[in-house]
Amino acid sequence: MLTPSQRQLLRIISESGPLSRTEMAQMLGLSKAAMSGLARDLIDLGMLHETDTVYGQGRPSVRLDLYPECAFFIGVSLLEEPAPMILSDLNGKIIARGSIPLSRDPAVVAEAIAQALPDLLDSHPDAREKLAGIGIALSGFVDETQANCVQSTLLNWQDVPLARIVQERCGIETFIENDAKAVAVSEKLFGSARDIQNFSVVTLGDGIGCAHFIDGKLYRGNHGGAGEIAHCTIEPGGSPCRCGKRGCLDTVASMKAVREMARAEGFSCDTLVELETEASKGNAAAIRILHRAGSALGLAIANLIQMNDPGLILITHVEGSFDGLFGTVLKQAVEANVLPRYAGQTPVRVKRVDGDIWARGAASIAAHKFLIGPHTN
Amino acid sequence: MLTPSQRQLLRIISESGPLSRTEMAQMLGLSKAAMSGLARDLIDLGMLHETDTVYGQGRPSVRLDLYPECAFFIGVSLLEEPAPMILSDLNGKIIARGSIPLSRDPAVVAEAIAQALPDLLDSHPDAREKLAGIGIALSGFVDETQANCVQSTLLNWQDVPLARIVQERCGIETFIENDAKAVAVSEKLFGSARDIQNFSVVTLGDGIGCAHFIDGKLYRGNHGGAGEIAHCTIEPGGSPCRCGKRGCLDTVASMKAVREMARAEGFSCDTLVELETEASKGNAAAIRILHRAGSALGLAIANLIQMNDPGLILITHVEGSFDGLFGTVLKQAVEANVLPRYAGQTPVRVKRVDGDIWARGAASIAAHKFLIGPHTN
DNA sequence: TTGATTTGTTCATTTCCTGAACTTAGTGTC
DNA sequence: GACACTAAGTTCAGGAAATGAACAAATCAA
Repeated sequence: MLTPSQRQLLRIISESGPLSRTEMAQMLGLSKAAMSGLARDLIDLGMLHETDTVYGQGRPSVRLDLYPECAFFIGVSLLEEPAPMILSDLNGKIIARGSIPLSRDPAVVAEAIAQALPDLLDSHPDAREKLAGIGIALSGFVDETQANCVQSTLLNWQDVPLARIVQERCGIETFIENDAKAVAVSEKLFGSARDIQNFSVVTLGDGIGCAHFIDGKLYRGNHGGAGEIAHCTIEPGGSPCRCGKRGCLDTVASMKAVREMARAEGFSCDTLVELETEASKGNAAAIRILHRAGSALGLAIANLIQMNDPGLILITHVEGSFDGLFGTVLKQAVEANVLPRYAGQTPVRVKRVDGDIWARGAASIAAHKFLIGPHTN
Repeated sequence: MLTPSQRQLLRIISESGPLSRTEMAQMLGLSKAAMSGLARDLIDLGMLHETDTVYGQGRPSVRLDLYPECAFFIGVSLLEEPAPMILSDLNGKIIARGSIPLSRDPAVVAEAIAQALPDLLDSHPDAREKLAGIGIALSGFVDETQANCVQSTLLNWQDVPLARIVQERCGIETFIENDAKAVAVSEKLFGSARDIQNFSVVTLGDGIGCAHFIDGKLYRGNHGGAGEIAHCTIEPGGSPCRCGKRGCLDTVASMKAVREMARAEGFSCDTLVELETEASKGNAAAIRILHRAGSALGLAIANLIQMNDPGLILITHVEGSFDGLFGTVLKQAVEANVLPRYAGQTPVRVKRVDGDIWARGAASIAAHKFLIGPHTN
């Protein structure tokens, strides 16, 4: 078992990349003496290794990096059928892929994970021995212990202690998390927000998800509901939403909503790209739909910037490009609706992601727990 | 100087009220042995004292409470002319009041504070000896060290190192903070949000301020701008705001905006109460104004709930009552615009405050620093 | 009165970190 | 190339803050 200091050390390397002992000592507020011992222990444990040497004045410094294969994690995404299941290392590199049939019975899910586990673990000689945890991403609300699903419409769950069930079946420490929050953690650990303490992720797909990192920690909210941007009212008195109210961001800017609006206008297109093509040809209806969606999402993001002043907004999407009307309007709407003094101060980054995003996010939940230790969050 | 553990102990008592040593040991994750020593030291230092005895099975537990007069704090509000300046104890009780002339010259402010200091300190025999810090609240943006005012329109400041200037003149540790954030800290330390880890404060007055506590800590945002709810776009394409954009919450729901709208409609009334009276008589224009303001603020708060899922929204106001149309519409708008599943889950509390609010908030900044220690936030 | 129960203290021990001195491995200069 | 200079990293004695176990203290329950 690792000590808190050892975990801290692993975490800052994970955040900042290779560092010399002296740099780490300064960052953690420890003496060089303490760092010397910590580093030695972690090198002996096979978790750190010396990389390059940096020459300056005085004795050169030797930078230490994580040994990415010092721990392995399983990630399962319960968002699709079949449910993707991956094996990843501490860098978020996907070592192996698999899948399990989706089920609404938690025991069946646990059994399926247990069944699929050996195959995945066989793909790396150390994986079995160094498996450190299982993470599961799902659509819905998760409690603060990250063990129980409080509510999931998609899975029709209410207070399901999924983590415990899987853990008992597989014998591996297991945590669950909301889909968007898992993606945020994966961006913090593996992605482009590694060294950013305050940022928000917006996942744009059939639905719209959002999650916040605050002071370097995932902020889950008082009921685990932080980031439910999809049901912010963005068009007061607008179209009815499946949630029961009207004018939710979800009803205008989700890819599902865009598709439905497109169909209602007689388009047969299934993707954003097709609609963008129509818009670029000058089709007024296509332009209207994209404009409406882009400005709605832009306004929501601007409000998020005003309220939380994050250091980065990261929009992930699976659909085609963001170079068209939708992306342009979105960015314009963000700029137009933040305090002019702040306009352009908050980077809004768009990242195209592949189908692994949710499973990788799930694995990152386990990796995060590995780096920060138990009984923390 | 206090150790981190001692500060932690003071903080949990400040949050939860009197606690027994065993309870505190559990809350802090320490052994009874460690707690025994900590408590003894703090009692010897005159910061803690034993209060009542709680009888149950086994040996009764003796609860420990803060000795509120173990530390004193100065709070200055640079929001009014003259600027109120108070002396408070660790419970937020105001021991003495004074004021200084407001100036845009930081050196003049520092000099005025230094001049007014002796009089305030004379009002309590221990105050001089136990003065632990000066807090200053101002309208504007403050950097993360809480020493520099990055920008203040009201004071016409840009990058003014006010805390250092005052500290050098007075010889007392000094911190500055944005007005709404100071109020949030004061509600966390002294007020009704003591034991709540995640909450947001909305200060309703001539302007609208807002600040968030997240995971028991004030969240300042990446540029110190978290909580700038006043310039969320709430009426797209609405009235122009002095910030340069349109439809900001500030242009519809601030008391200043309400007054201006009332004047534009030919009302001569100066306060919310008068407009409420008109509305209760059935005056359509008054009703329209109040409805518009209440629903705008309600929508903004609902969006805040959706985005951050706080455990409490605390609205502070100086104006008359919230029982009229404005308050009713506000609460309805909140309920109508949060996810129906969550409606009513987030308590929205309204608190009438007096003119001491800003100065007390300022003092709480110093008290907060005292409780959490230097080089932390 | 006796036992059960829980609070709080004492003390030897452990853990983790620090400060100071030292070793190591380079650069820059004459 | 010898020399000082600089900075990284190690070693080691010592110290602060915690722990665990045993114990003392104060009450309730039978």
